Amino acid sequence: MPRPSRESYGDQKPPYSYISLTAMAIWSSPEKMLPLSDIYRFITERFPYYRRNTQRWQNSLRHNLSFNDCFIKIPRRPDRPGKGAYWALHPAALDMFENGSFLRRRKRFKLPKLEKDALEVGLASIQQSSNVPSGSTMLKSGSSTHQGQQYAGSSLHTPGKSFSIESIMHGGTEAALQALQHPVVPQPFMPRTSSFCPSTYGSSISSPGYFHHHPPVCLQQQLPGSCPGGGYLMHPAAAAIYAAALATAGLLLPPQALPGPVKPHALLAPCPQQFALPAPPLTNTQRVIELEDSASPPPSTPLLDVVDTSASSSSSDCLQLPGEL
DNA sequence: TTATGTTTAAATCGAA
DNA sequence: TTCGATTTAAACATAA
Repeated sequence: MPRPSRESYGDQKPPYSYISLTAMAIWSSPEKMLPLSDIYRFITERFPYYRRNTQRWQNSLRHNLSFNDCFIKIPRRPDRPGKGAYWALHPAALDMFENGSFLRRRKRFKLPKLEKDALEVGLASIQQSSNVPSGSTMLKSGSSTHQGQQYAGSSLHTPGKSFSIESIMHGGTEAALQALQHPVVPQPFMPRTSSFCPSTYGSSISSPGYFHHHPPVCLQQQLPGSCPGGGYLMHPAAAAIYAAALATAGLLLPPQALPGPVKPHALLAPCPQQFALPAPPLTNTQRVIELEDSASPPPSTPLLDVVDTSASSSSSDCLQLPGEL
């Protein structure tokens, strides 16, 4: 029996929790983050049930955003004014939906207090950097864009505060945070393995391969000049988490570990389980691309680059993770 | 003024 | 029956 599409719930209440609905909205957006008003819009456009009693469910939704650790508030960039912040999903929170289905939530996503506090520090450091007057930013002219989309968070590159590996290596937490005030992580620091500990993101974020398995949190971008070998433009949420990880655990991946896979840091606890990001369903075009690419070595390009965002914004099917419908 | 965000509390529901 | 997740309501603060 074919299950009804999302739109066909009509006036009936959809079987999704507010957390699921919000995650859906965020996940469907090209930038993987949305302001509150756009989350409202997403839900009301797709689910007629939520076109009434708006005050009630919107209050509940706001409660969920604040209450649940799986949602991260990303401060607006000065050149993108507006009311309220952007909301993103914690990368590790993708794991909370069983089989990638928004219908089933495996467990509540809760960060340990220490890591929650650290994340606040990370976000605060980003917010601090985004308060720099826009006239003094180097990336203002759009070099921090991806597919024409600019980040609301922290794509500022302040003159005089350019990234220095030395400052991270020798400057301690303070310098690490300072360095992370802009979200560009030099390639030598980009982790590369396939293991991930959901319970200890501070460690897992430093695991090699993390960003390959969490494509929405990292958008590839070659950097000119100051970062030899290029670097990655991180999603603001990822940047905050990265800063938090550095701040709490002091986990830094030494550049001399390159080339080749980065060795696990001595402080890393053994991963109790493997984590793999549920892959979104492919469009036909993407399947062709994947087939064509299968003969070549594994790409380092984040998955987001092949996500058909135009389709995801127009079709509810594209929001589904494997296992749904 | 209104939208947004935080927090607390209570009710409901389903799984263990 | 208990426990945890979710929903709902409400009060309050803050920012645009």
